[in-house]
Amino acid sequence: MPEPEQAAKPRQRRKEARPGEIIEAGLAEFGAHGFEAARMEDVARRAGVAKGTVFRYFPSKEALFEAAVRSRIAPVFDQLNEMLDRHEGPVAPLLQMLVGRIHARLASSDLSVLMRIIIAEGPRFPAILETYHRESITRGRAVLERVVVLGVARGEFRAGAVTDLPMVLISPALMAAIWRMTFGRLDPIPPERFLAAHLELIAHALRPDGVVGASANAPSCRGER
Amino acid sequence: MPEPEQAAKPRQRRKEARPGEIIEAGLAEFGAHGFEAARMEDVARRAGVAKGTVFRYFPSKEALFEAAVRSRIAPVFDQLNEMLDRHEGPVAPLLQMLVGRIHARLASSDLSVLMRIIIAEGPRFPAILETYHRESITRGRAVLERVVVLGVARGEFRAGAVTDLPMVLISPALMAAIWRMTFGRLDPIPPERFLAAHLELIAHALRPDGVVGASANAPSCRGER
DNA sequence: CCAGTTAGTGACCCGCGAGTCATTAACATC
DNA sequence: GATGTTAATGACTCGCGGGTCACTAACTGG
Repeated sequence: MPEPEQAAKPRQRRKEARPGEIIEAGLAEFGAHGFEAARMEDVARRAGVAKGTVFRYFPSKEALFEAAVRSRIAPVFDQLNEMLDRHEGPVAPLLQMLVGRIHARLASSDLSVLMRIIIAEGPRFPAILETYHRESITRGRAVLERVVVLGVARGEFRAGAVTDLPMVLISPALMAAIWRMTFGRLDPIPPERFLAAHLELIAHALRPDGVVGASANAPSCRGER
Repeated sequence: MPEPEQAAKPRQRRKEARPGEIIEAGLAEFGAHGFEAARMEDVARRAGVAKGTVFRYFPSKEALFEAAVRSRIAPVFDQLNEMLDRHEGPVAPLLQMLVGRIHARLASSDLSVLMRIIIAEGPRFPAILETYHRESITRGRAVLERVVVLGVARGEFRAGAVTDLPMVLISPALMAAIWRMTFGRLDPIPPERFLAAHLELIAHALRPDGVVGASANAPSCRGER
């Protein structure tokens, strides 16, 4: 009788499934230890494979990491852009929702993990850094830019230094993600309160200042939640 | 004839001066390579000393790093707190100045370097992480809190989700610092424009919304939190 | 059932760097 | 100048992990 557990017998040949499994294992190990400190041996074990097999599919640790980045980044931005295409009507709630999603994504998925690795070890691995910049940062900025330009055009957002450099608008979300990964255990911050503060911050910053007669938003009280 | 350069002859005994010199060297090497990747041999060479000597003064790499952190953090906060003690009059310009200083400090000194190392490698070196949290983060939040509370008390700042969690207010500065260290070479951001955006962001977010006549805070809007 | 192909294996190679320690020599004291 | 103390040295040890490659066995086609 073979093993009662589905413990796949060794030396199974599964050319198709391997790369994906190895990427998942890599993501887990990179997340737990960072790029440099993650051991390929552990990646292999986690993927249920021998060390040599990993190198059969990815020529180096760096290549594996790049594959992992690519596997996670693309879907996110495709989804966001699609949402923007679909949208019509007031922009402010769209921006709020966008920010909410970013918080949620950074809180749950491997995205923040990848981000930390880039921050941490990017400088020493220029190839990785460039890939990430091209595939993620640039696209992220474009999405934000799109929303802000739209809001300004519709007269919902006041044009100024902030709309000139929209990336300031998401900095709280990034800080929250970084905080969680570093001081999270030591000194957690309440996510919903942080999100509320973030939303309030950008709502007020973008609101046109002629509050009295300003048509659309916030005659008296709007910003919160 | 000995060296024409003042190349100090080897094996000089200078018990007093060594620790400081080694800390400086360590800071430089940590900054250039991160904690893990910095080599003690290089620290030694940079300090003009043999490897063994470094270990005579600091029992381990980790201990050297902690000493380096301590040497840089304390002066900063002492100076800030002193400034707050001295201050009277409107709070808004004080906050602006504070933010300006933070940007400047992060742009120039070793502070951002230390920050990156904490983000990058903190999780794997809990002792380091705790030191930094205690000596830096906690004190930083306290300063910010002080300013915000003062502003709210004077009716200059609208109390809300933002004043409830003042750390959102400096997130753009942190993001700028991180950005500079990672994508700085690849895709620089103009510092003055970023600072302007940051200042505008927090100015509008804190301004009481009864722009027309309201001097004290928000007679109409309170409900939030 | 028998080659031939190739996914999969893991013992091994090799460079690297933290930390050690026996030795050396700078300085103090008399 | 002799002697004791200890700062300073750097060759060495040792574990670690990325990457290799000769070998093994799972499939494939005839």
